[in-house]
Amino acid sequence: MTVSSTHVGPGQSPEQLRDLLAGDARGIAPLLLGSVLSHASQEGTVAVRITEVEAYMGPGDSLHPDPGSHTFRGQTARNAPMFGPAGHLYVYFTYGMHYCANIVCGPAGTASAVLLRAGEVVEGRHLALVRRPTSKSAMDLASGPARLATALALTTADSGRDALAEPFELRLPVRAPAFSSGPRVGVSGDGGSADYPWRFWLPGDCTVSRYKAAKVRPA
DNA sequence: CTCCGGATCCTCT
DNA sequence: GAGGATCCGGAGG
Repeated sequence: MTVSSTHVGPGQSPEQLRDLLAGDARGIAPLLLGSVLSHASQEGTVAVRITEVEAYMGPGDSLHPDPGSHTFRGQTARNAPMFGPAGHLYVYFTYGMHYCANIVCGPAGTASAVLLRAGEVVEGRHLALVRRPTSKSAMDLASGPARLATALALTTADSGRDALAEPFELRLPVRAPAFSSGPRVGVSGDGGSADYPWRFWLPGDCTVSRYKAAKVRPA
């Protein structure tokens, strides 16, 4: 299903942006599509235009419990940033080798976030390629959550840092683009079902990560 | 093209 | 002690 979102507006000050991000993560997630997250380091700057995201909700929402969320069973040392203010990063380590990055959403205490699943490197392509030497084309430099985190050099050391302040920058598009939505990827149990269509992407964008549809067994 | 397994270790039970 | 919000390369169609 393709939906046209409401106007986001160019309210680009960190305060305005943080207020916007303090809303419902399921509503914020599509608004982040087309936004640009940049990270300046000594190596240089890499900026990624976000093309695919997923919303993860906090505990305490009895109407929409989210068993797929890292905060489903409450606060831990790892997920603590998700309980903090909106606009900060939540970065976690998984599968023994990969990092994935989220933008914390919702008012402090609600522990929701938006996972950055894919994007297009729009600045610092050479540096991104140095960080991801196995990349075969400009399209797959950040076409996956772990790939995106690697291209931006985000690790758990960045978890809890403010994405709306140096050395990071987040810019929203002047006008929100149309988007599609569907079930989240890699989430087992109810959280991965069609009842949780909290994955959002820019339809037709070739940097969107390849979606492996559930294997259908013949009858 | 699709499918499948290995890598590799942090996190929470 | 089990499993994971993944990626990559190799085998086979």
